[in-house]
Amino acid sequence: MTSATAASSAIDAAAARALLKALADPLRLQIVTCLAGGERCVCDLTDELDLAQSRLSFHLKVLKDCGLLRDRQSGRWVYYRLQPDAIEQLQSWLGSLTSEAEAGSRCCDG
Amino acid sequence: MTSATAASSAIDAAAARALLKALADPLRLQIVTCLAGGERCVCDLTDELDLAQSRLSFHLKVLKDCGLLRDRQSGRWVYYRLQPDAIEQLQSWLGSLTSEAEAGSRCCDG
DNA sequence: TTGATGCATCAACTACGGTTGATGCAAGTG
DNA sequence: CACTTGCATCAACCGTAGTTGATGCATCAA
Repeated sequence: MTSATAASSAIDAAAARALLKALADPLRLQIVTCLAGGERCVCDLTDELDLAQSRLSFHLKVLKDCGLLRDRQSGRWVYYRLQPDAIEQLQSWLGSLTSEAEAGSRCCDG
Repeated sequence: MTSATAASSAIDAAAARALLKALADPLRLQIVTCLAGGERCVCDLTDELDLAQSRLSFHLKVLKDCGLLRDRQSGRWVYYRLQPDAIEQLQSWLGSLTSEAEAGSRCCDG
């Protein structure tokens, strides 16, 4: 049993890797940090982060695809919002890594 | 104040990204999972994971450089061991991401 | 000392992720 | 309707991370 902070649902290794990979990119981390301050539309983000629009759009898609971001359309604008659940799930998944260590489990799952 | 599980020392964004990147690789994650079962020498790992020695050595270096692994030499063998602290630090760093979100901080730090 | 073993490191190659500028499309405005 | 704006997507390019096989360097055995 995991004693870590309860995330709404458990994720598998593949989902965890997608989250890790998404957050490992400097620019994407900047985007996430920015959106931690609240919802923003793409044009605001291009402005605040001083990015080419296609470049930002590419990274937003990566973040959205792994569940870190949600989007919502309103008129001509698309608003992106951080999904804290995803981060919490990653946290508890990381916890399961070390808890296995303490349990002295077998190697490499097989 | 972070209410998360106390890690021995806080890490910065660069260190966190290094950890994220290191864990995002499938093979490295396999290695970490394997070492969660306890300390192993390189030749055991090449055997159990069925890897070319240079390939394994490359990834072990990445994992060691970001603090996820520690090594120790004994005779001809080098033993690698998981450093759970690193994962705990990453966990609490992730926690700081979402806690900022709840505090409604400003965007993009600047 | 000679030879074998365990591991790190190197150079060359490959593959994939990220960037850039162009294009497409939907939603508004006049 | 024609035109503009906001965003996604595409193809071509580029850089870096990862792979591979070879080489080097310790440590131990004979």
